[in-house]
Amino acid sequence: MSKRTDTIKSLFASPQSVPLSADNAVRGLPRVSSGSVRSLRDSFSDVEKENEELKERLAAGAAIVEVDPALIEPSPVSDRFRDEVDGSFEQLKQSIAHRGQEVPVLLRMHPDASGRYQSAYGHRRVRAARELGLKVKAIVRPLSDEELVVAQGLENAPREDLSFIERAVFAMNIEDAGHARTVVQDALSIDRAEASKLIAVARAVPSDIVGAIGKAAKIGRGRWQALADLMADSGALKRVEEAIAAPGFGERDSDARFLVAHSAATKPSVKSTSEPRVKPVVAASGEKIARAQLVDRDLKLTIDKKVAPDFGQFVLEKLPELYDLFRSKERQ
Amino acid sequence: MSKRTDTIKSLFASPQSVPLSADNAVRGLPRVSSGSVRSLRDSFSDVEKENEELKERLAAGAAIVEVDPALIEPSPVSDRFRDEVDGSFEQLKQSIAHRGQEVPVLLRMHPDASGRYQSAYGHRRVRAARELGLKVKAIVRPLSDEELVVAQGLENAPREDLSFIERAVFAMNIEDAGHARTVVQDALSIDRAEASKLIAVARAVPSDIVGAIGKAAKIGRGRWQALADLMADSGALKRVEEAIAAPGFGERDSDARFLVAHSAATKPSVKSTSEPRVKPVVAASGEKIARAQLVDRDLKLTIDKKVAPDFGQFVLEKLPELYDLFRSKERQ
DNA sequence: TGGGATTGTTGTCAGCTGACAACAATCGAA
DNA sequence: TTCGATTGTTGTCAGCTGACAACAATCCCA
Repeated sequence: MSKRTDTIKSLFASPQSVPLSADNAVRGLPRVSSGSVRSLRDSFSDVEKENEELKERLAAGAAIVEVDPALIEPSPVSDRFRDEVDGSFEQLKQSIAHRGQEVPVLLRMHPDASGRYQSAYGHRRVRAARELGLKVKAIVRPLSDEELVVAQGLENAPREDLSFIERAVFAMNIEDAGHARTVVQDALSIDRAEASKLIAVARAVPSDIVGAIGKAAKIGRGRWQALADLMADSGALKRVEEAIAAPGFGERDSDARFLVAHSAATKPSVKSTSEPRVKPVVAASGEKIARAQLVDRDLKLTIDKKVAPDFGQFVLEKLPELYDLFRSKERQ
Repeated sequence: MSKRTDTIKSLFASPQSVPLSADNAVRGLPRVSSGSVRSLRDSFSDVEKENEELKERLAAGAAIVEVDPALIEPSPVSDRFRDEVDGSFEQLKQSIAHRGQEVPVLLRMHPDASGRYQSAYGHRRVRAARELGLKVKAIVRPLSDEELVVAQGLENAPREDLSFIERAVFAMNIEDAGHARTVVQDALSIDRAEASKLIAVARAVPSDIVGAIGKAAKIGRGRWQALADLMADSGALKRVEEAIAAPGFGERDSDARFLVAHSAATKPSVKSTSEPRVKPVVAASGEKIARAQLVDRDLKLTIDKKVAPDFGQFVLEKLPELYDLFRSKERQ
């Protein structure tokens, strides 16, 4: 079970539930006290005892309420770049219009405005309901600022299949809202190394560039870090700003927009990428002995199956001599 | 937007919704006719027209019904190895007991048994509701056999975060239930190459071994294929059956159980794995020139930054001579 | 019967992310 | 002021899966 799944279950499980392992415990949320583990049998019989009384409560339908969407404000931490009215939002509205709202949203009472609510997650459904003139089905829970952000992250990140850059912006927004780095880690189910990398990218790439590129679902940490590093060069930054302002930029899909931006950021390279990446290595006799890839400083050899397997070891042992020969040729 | 997300939205959107691109269309499900695309404006105004009449229907709460769980049978295609009563199922029951059922299940009328239902997804919640003596909240849709299986796959695979082997068994079960290979592809949002690999593994590894190992969340295609290949050897198969029957096997976590099974399948290797994977390469002068990894037939060199970058090219060019030297030493 | 199209199988690779290690920076207590 | 603990940063790697190519097998039609 992944960390994310553990913490989602923990968030929704009652305090009497079987606790997760200690390193999965989510701080600040209702949970069994640290280190104390109740036996499965005990909690099972607890459940049996509570069943009868809860049946009546459920018969009263107490869990889900209907709320006027005009009373609901979004989470104080945004987890999308901007509110988009796009095809998927229109589809959501139509689905709700035809089928009703099948999944309730999570709300808390607004901390400052009496009689109003804030949403932890599901705010697109809130907006859709408001535009359709419908009440929204909601679960209302007492949540602290941290609990709200963690719930938002735990629910939205898997459901929305957030990309690297969306998670990065969300992480930065959580920190800019005043939360500790550990809240970022909990909300996104990540370790401190990954939190550091996400926030660094979000801070290094200007938000107008991020917004213009968009979700970029297939672009991961490495390539965003490369783009972020390039932002330190003012010439590169200028070229990217020009590229995103060019006509036609917005018409490409998001991954392609990233590639355009990245390409604009890098100076044209003399290196030919049409050169075959994997080349055969042939002996003087014409026998194929290996396949080789040479990229920057990395040389990778795959010795042919017909060749004695310790040829690789042999090459390895010969490297010092080869290096001396190489150096002597350099000196000539 | 991933294929999976597109097809989930398509499944739930009304036929009037904005259609997905043609290559995302899900066969056999309600959808806009092939190739005909309605303008966004047209469908938007259609929605406005329907809003008033739908408001009243929603006020009557028509979308979600409550059903006696005793009337509901599981999907004809199983997507879990076995019905497990484990900690997570107890947590689910407690969550429903305390909070109510927040996400409805999807049902169809049973094709053969009048007055009864089959579940496309959510059957764990059905079982939990039955054990708690509660009715279950459900959406009831007319679904063909294929539509049911596709809906089940599209909903359960992301929600349950199914591992490679769980997806493999589900794929095999779909095919064994008589469905075409393309239904497998649609249900799991995969291409025919991946479908072939999943089903091959599920057929090659005996189901008792798969069941004993379990979900194995971190074990992917490559390692399952390696284990599957080993199952052709009757000695290996026997050792694995012994390993899974041994005391203590069931107490490890699922990934560890896989490793034990895989280890039992392979003959003990003289190769030492404690040998450092990455070794420095040092010149006769003592200068560090590269880092090297030698695994089976693959040799990878990372030339040190202080060394002239074309040393890699130099080594590449010297390989034919090295091979001749190597062969001449073999002959002595 | 032959050939083209379709489907199934196998191999390979790129880029992804989880995970961890090592080092740097910061903080707080003694 | 120093030192240990904690937190942040950076690098690296293993194994994953999506994607595609190439070839094999099957099917169907002329």
